[in-house]
Amino acid sequence: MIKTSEFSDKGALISLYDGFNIELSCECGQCFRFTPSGNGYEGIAQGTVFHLEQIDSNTVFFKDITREDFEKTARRYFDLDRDYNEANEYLCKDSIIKKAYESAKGIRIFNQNPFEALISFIISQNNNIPRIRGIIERLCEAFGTEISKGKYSFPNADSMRDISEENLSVLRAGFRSKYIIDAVGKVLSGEIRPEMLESLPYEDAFNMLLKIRGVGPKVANCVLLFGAGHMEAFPVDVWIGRALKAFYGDGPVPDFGRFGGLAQQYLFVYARENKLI
DNA sequence: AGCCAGGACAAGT
DNA sequence: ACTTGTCATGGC
Repeated sequence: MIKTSEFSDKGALISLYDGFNIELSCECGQCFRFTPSGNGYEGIAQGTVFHLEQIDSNTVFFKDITREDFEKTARRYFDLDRDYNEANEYLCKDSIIKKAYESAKGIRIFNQNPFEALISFIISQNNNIPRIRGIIERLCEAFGTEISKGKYSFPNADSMRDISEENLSVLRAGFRSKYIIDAVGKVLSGEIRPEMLESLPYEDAFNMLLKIRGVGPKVANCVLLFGAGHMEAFPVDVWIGRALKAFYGDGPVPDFGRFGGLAQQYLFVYARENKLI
């Protein structure tokens, strides 16, 4: 949650009660379009270029942003109004999550565009993060709009209406191309409405996503967590699977309730950092 | 060089 | 209901 905010012609200086680690948040695999730049990170989201600089663990500078753009996009996108202190207090009752949290303190779950999250996490399956980033950048260059020199927005479904196996080959996305085509088709037909996922109950939104070819439980949960505000979603990938087995054995995994997605993110960072198993 | 990657699917037990 | 092979591509 925001404690203080100062706006000037240079940008917005935002101080929080509950921490924001830019590097962790941008590198933890929740989003794929933020990269190191200058003193901080730069990335494209919501059709906007953001520049973030870390001042201290609770303070971030949004370079060159206006008050209007901050209020309209950044506040929501970077999840600045959520009370992470409350979430962390709840989650750290579990001693294992508490240990993971020490490695992942300051992560905020970004609120990505649901269509972008859907396509991005379809691309993510059986893939590695550097290559996922590359495929997404090529997708944006091919079908997005140029918002400044060499910087492209993530395309919407309509601007992808003419995609085919042939013109997707520039992405080098492999077998995922046909999944992208199916997803875009279902969005364009109205069978899937990404913007509705947030207001739907978790189960309904989850089952709707599974109708897309190439979307299974893991991808669906990532879309719900990172693109539809469902923080109870708990995506289980290979890393989380290993972490759960290592930490909880064959015993029961605690129910992290409405903060499951945040707990998952802590475990993900912790497992990878320690090259677990 | 070879293993593996923020999986899903189909075919086989 | 569980296991297994397969799917492109390339990062490390």
